Amino acid sequence: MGTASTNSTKPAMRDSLIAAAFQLFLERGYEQTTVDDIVTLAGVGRRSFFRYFPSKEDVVFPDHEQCLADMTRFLAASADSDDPVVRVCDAARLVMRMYSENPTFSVQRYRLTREVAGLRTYELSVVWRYEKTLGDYLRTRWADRRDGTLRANVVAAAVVAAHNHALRHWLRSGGEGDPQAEVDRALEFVRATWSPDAASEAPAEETEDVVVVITKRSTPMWRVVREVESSLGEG
Amino acid sequence: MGTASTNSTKPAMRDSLIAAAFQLFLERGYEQTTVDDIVTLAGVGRRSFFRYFPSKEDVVFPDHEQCLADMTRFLAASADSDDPVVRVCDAARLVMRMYSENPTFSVQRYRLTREVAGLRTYELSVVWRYEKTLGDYLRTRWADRRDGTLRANVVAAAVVAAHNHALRHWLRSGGEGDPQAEVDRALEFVRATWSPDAASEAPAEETEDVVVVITKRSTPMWRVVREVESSLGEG
DNA sequence: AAAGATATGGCACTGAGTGCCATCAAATAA
DNA sequence: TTATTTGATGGCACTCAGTGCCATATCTTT
Repeated sequence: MGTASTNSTKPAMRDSLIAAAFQLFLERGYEQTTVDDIVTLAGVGRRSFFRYFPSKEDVVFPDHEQCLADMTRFLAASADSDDPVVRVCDAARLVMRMYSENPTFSVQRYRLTREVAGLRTYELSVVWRYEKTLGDYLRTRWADRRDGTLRANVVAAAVVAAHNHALRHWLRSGGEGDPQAEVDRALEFVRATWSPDAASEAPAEETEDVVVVITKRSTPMWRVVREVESSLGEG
Repeated sequence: MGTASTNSTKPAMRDSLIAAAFQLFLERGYEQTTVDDIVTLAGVGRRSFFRYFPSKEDVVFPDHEQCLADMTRFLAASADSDDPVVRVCDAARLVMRMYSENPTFSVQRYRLTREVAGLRTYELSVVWRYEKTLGDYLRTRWADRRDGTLRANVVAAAVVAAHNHALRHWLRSGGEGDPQAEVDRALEFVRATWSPDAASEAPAEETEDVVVVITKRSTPMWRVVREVESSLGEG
């Protein structure tokens, strides 16, 4: 039982590099810290740094590769009966969960990325990979649908935007409050826009009104929707 | 009349650097071309390159600064009576217009960015600035609205995603077809999702088929839309 | 023509990232 | 136990992007 069940025994050097890097980044700033400084503090060879991190920027985001893999697996494990929009919203929650597991670390990193342009750019590339993963999933789910790829791209972008809205708000607050609740609220906004329904709790078998719509065939669909919605009172 | 009315007499060196850079990028590839190669071909000093372009990547996107400034001005010139969503859609069209003004250049650049990871990342930072510009505008327009900033972020992301969907499709096709029409279609998808109305043009007085829909009041709107669309035959 | 402002070139320097090889440790074969 | 292989690490030299500094050229102003 000495060795952990997961393969978490390996990253001794990796962890010490991350620790040394963040200590220096917070002390003197990212750009004022060289890779040589990091490896000296960590007591390892310079060459080893680039074995564990392809670039200096990668050491700032050590957990995203894992999270991206988790998201990919999560989406691959979804059933056809799942609502695609709900599914990608849940996938986005994985990212928020990763951030909220280490609040202080996340907040420190957030401050770094706000100040350093290069890190902001790097973060964009990370976000882009999440968005692409969600978009790929939606594309396959909506392969038969008209404008499926357009819809997939737009919904993926919206989900990411909503998630980041909640995430950044939480990070700006210094890690106070309930990040899950915030992301739920933001994602619900997106889900309600595109997801069929999700019916919340089933209204059960009450007597229902019947709606009759009469329109010209050429009337654009959005107008029908709008009229019905407003006549029903924004339900 | 010798000097042009615009300040377009200056960029003699800038243009020659762009020309030399792209010639080499297309010949041997981006990463196989050093800045020294570029300045040698252009016949200028190495130091001058970095005066005109902060980094090697910037020479690949020489027109975005101008376009971003145009977009900012365009949004600043909007009236309170404008529909915010329509406005940001129109702003996005400025970007497509810039691309479509130099089809061959845009397509060549697109191929480069597909192959070189560093350029893809750089492009993300450019796209982010457009998205931020749109988001800032929407935020001020919706400052009083409930969840105004969330909505602003999501709509800005959706507009950018729809625009890029059309743009990339056009670029992948090698610059064939009508890029404006494609972006119109994609942006209309977004506008119809969020913008109140815009009323298009009045459908005029032809005889039209009439569609009758009968449904329960609780039936979700998406289901109505879906049924009607499919019954109308994907028109 | 003199003086100043601006654009350009040259040069040396820092620092990220890579390729190559030597070395060391642990696992494995004999 | 000893030899061998394998993988992880360190050291070194190299390329190249990007910067600071200064000299020089070109253009403008007076």
